[in-house]
Amino acid sequence: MSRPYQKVCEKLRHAGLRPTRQRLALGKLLLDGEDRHVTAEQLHQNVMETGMQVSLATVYNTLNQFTRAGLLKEIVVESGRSYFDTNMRAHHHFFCEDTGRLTDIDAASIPLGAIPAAPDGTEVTGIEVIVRLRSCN
Amino acid sequence: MSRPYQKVCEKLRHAGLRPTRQRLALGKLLLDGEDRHVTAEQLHQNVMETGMQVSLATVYNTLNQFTRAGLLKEIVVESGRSYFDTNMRAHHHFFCEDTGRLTDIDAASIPLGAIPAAPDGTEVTGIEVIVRLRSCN
DNA sequence: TTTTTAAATTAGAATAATTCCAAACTATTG
DNA sequence: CAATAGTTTGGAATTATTCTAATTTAAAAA
Repeated sequence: MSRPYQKVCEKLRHAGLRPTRQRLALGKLLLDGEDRHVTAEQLHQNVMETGMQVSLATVYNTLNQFTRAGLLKEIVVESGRSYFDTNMRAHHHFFCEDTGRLTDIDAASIPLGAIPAAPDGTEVTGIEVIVRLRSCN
Repeated sequence: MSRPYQKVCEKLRHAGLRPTRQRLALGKLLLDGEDRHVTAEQLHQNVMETGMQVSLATVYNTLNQFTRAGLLKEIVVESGRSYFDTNMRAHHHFFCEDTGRLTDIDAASIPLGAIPAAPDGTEVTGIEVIVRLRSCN
């Protein structure tokens, strides 16, 4: 197994996912430390551009598995389309409605006071701030 | 025109929307001052229960028109489904992933510090905080 | 190694929310 | 009341995503 896949391979194993050809290819694109925001379509496009044939169904499967394994975060800002975020640090987002571009905002840059108590019978699993933008030219 | 529709009728006129039978019926459900969170399906269900026949297409059209007119807010918390919120005051949301229930949080209860500057060529159109919940029984 | 087996991939069908379309209807204007 | 411009509607179309059943492949066992 060639060197550049070593780390990805480890991460997959650690997540209990077999390091298959397609997961390695997708992992290489997603888990290399770069902060990226991709849709399933975009990622499918990207992986095909590397010359590897991976079905769209597998891209969806893999994105969902990676998310369940805590390797990705799913971001919902537009109805009918999911983005997946490779940045696992605590952070928030700018989202430009015109361009569809997501930009990270470090959690420390938006100090949140105490959040009101969660409704009875529920517990907080996450807090996200979305700053919506329009492009102004 | 019967009394209970007076106010709704005004709001529609003010928004440049003809007070049609179906818009009045939907407006009565949505614009009476109650804070509600509905999906198109739910609202369609609700209006049919009043005995009025309104097509699902019209429900969608109307929700979009009301939103454009500033009578409703669209809330996106789940991919593939839109909620519409009748509360037009500044506020945020609890969202329980298990039940799909949205709950309002007054804007004043979540003091936000200064938001980082918007990326070049963009301007902020809104800030939303979503506190995600899981039910714990 | 080979064989076995359980998991993963795939193409294409299926689903779900939403939008589009063109025809029929209705509120307003003149 | 007639003309017109805006609305409503059923059903088809679209889009993102999931499902299915058959095939392939990685890992474990022999």
